[in-house]
Amino acid sequence: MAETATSNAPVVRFAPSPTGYLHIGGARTALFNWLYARGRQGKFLLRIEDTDRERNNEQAISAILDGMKWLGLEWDGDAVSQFARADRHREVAAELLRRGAAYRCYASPAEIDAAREKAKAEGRPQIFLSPWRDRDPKDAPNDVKPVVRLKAPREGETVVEDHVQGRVVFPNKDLDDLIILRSDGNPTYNLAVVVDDHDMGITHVVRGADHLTNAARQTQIYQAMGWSIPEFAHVPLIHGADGAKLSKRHGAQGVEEFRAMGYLPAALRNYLVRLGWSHGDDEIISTEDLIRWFDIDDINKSPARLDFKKLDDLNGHYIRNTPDEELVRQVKEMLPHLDFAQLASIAPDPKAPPRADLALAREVQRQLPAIATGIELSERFAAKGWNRFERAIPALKERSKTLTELVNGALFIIAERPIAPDDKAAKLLGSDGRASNGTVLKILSEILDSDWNAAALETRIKSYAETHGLKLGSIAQPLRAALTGRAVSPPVFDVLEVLGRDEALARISASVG
RNA sequence: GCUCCCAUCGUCUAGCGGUUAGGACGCGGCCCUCUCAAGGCUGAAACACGGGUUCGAUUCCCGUUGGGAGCGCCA
Repeated sequence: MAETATSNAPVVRFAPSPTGYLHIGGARTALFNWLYARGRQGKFLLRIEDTDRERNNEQAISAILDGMKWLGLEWDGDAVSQFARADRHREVAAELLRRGAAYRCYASPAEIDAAREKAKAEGRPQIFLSPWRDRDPKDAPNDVKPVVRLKAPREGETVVEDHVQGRVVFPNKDLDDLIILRSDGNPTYNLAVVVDDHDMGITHVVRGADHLTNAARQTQIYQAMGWSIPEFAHVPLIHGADGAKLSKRHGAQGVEEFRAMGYLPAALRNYLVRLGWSHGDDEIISTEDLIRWFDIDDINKSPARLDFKKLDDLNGHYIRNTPDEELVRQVKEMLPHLDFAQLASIAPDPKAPPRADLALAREVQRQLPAIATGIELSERFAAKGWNRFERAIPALKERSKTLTELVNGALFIIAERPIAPDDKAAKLLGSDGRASNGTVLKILSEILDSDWNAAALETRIKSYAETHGLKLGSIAQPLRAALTGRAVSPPVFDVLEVLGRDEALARISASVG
């Protein structure tokens, strides 16, 4: 099954375990692999590390596959199941045994624990030196099923030459004889990884820095088998805003959540790749340039923190530069991933940056309490006609950092009469605004015969304001409040046009009467 | 505790012995303006500390401090 690697084109892989979602840190690792392969006519393979049957299931795997596809990281060939290759792993373990490079260890878990506790108490490294390494197997107890351990070198050192970390040296005395086969005969992770990487013809292993010590142990397996060792690149982990390892506490962890929050795949890729990698002062980089420029040798060694503000800014750039019809498509794709009822139940972390999806959920609940999901919201837009939504986009995309913000800003399209004004809009329409209200009303009768498009409406209203010595704001603000129920919206003239004459006039008279 | 890794504005980073230490996000101010944005201009903001090496250290070496990862018959 070795890939026929042409010349020296790299073969890389992304090897997630099926945890139920594609972790944002894993996504970056996958992205690095993908860029590296794509930039060098290499292959980007996908392997699911599903040897732990406990946490393995179909949904968990497809969640990862979906995340990869959404991010645009297409892999070559079929995803490989590590579990399905267990026989081959056992075969290699047997070969290691034959070569005398591995041995059966009959130490009980209790025995091992005790030794570790003792080592810890004495301040020694917590490694277990099995007595069975040198003992005669004939002394083995009959009632204990043995594990198979690698007979790792005790002297010297194991060196990992790493494209990111540099030359990392591990004294062999600190590395114990790792278990390669469990007492039930199943292979362990380190064995499986080495065998699979070797069989798949992997030339470059690019993965999280949490695997650095594994690289040393895996190196010992490669050496015991006489296999050539792949190039390594251990990329630093992504941390939360507070510098600690990214966890649930930090909010989003899975790319599915980033998707639901309204981030564009291209923007997320751009953001992720800049975490630990850069190309001069470049910030917004096309995928083509990323592929051209990316190199594992340029990855930084220090971990980076996730900064949603910067992601938002980048996403805003991408939204502004995405064609309107494409944004409509993206919104339609994104909406089914939103559950407003569920989002509204999330207690917002006061220290965390405001989340656009939570804001949207709150706004939907306020204005359209009957709507509980993104699917229902989507149906509401469809009823009004998506073309109306698309017409609002040029004005909306200028002021949206996420797709959820875009949708939030477009809510006025499907708002139901009478429009429920929020606090600020109510103020504009309240007693203070009564005079203005009258003004708005008067204007209406005069612009009824004007062409119903933004430019004509603007000219008409502006000239009216001028001839009556009124500030535009004194007209536009109450008008905005009447039309959208908010004090903030796209330019009122655009709102008027998108709404259409009948609906706009109906909303105005409803708010006056 | 042991092993390994890291350290430039609040954050992401450029720098690869001699720079007014650059850019981006965020933050402040001004301009634009019907609100909010976007855009333009502008301001504040960093080489963790201590020793070396060197004519000269942000840059090289050592230590301290502070972070992080790993130490499973998990992956």
